[in-house]
Amino acid sequence: MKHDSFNESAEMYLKTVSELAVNEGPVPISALAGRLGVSTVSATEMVHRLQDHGLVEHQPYKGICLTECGYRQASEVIRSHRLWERFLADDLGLAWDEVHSLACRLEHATDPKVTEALDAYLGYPATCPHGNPIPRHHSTPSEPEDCPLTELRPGDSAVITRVHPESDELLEYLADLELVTGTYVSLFEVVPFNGPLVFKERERTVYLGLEAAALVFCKPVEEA
Amino acid sequence: MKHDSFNESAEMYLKTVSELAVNEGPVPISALAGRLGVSTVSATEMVHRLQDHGLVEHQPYKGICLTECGYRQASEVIRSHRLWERFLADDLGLAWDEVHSLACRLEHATDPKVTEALDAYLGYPATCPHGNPIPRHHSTPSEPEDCPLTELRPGDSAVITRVHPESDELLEYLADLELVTGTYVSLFEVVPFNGPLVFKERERTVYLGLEAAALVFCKPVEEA
DNA sequence: CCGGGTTTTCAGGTTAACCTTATCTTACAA
DNA sequence: TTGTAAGATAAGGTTAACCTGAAAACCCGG
Ligand SMILES: [Mn+2]
Ligand SMILES: [Mn+2]
Ligand SMILES: [Mn+2]
Ligand SMILES: [Mn+2]
Repeated sequence: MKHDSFNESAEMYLKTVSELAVNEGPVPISALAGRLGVSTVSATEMVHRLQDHGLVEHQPYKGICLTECGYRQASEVIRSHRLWERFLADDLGLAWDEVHSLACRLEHATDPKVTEALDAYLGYPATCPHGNPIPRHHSTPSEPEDCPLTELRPGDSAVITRVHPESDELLEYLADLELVTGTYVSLFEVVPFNGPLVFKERERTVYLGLEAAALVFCKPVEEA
Repeated sequence: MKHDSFNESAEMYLKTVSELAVNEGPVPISALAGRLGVSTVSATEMVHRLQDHGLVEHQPYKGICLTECGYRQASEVIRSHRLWERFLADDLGLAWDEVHSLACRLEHATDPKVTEALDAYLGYPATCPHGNPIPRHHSTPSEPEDCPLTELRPGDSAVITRVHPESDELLEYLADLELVTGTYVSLFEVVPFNGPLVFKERERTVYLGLEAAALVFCKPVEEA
């Protein structure tokens, strides 16, 4: 049973499966391939390799699930990723929408010893700068109680809590719109026929497409 | 002219050439291969690839030198390596003899932006925890004015300043003997026929083989 | 119950890094 | 000067990740 710390590629597959699996149920290989930017054939090959190593289970025409062991490895990578994001943003002062891709390289080069020490150094933060929880051993990952922006009704107000799943383009786009975690927004209207959500916020009007809004989570705020 | 930040393997070759080149003159491929733990044939292949990219120049039967461009890339990797070492040791509290190999993975996953920010965060330290200078743009790397332990004479006293080149086994060994940077030593005798150096230090007698001693540098201290 | 679209598999190909074994070349020391 | 060890090249092989193009298997809505 060699469970060697795996290489970058395999780690990205595991991490991605874990991220896509939050919407419950097995992840189709095509979704994996899409997110990783490889062909479905390549993804299939890799998934089979991972299956041979007991990290993943593939039910043809259904999708893939992480095994216990695969889940542990994915969590370790995600943990390291989010801790690095915190460090890069909070301590090194790098930009909110840059730290994701910077951490995505570091996460594969990080020994567990470093992860542990970093966690302590940062004071055991609860979330990454984009609001996603930092996995810890012994702690069951409690489901966050926020909802996507798309569930708001016109007139509702909310604070942005989380972006998931994270991607460079999305984070960059949100940063441009100044819709980062902690931002207070109130929904003005939803343009019909799958149009964007329109937010009004002190003098400012922001249009956010449905696709993006579905990935941004918030916690409603009582009206004053 | 694609000068893409290179992959781990190429970076290690460049870094190693740079390290072995301090003893002036072109580095034989066999030395490279030895340090990197690959066959000379593999090293030759890689050196040719690097030459095609204009990073290295190979004069058959003489050795290889870095080009201007190769030197710059090597320095960038070394810079990142030594800054990470400082962070891991000083801030995260990891052990003196562990940080080298931990940093050897991080160094290839570090964007220049991160390196710069890290340098500032650490307050622009001059050296890594093992005494080697941290390269900076604009600063010509001044030759350190220390000498190897092997140049001491019995009766001499000195402070350990530097270990070069660094390797896991050597650092671990030195840590065991408590011969780390900053340690005060005085040479008692040199055992003939290439025998070890014998140091006496408050109640403690330490034997250090010639091969190791040649890689440990010190600054002599005036006798009181 | 069947056909079209999704999903998977098959076949064949590429590239970077490695490897071994074997055959040159060259430098230099006796 | 010449023999030999060190260094370089040649030849052939492996593995992980990728790719394309095409065939086969499946699932589900009409
Ligand atoms: Mn990554
Ligand atoms: Mn994040
Ligand atoms: Mn390295
Ligand atoms: Mn060091």
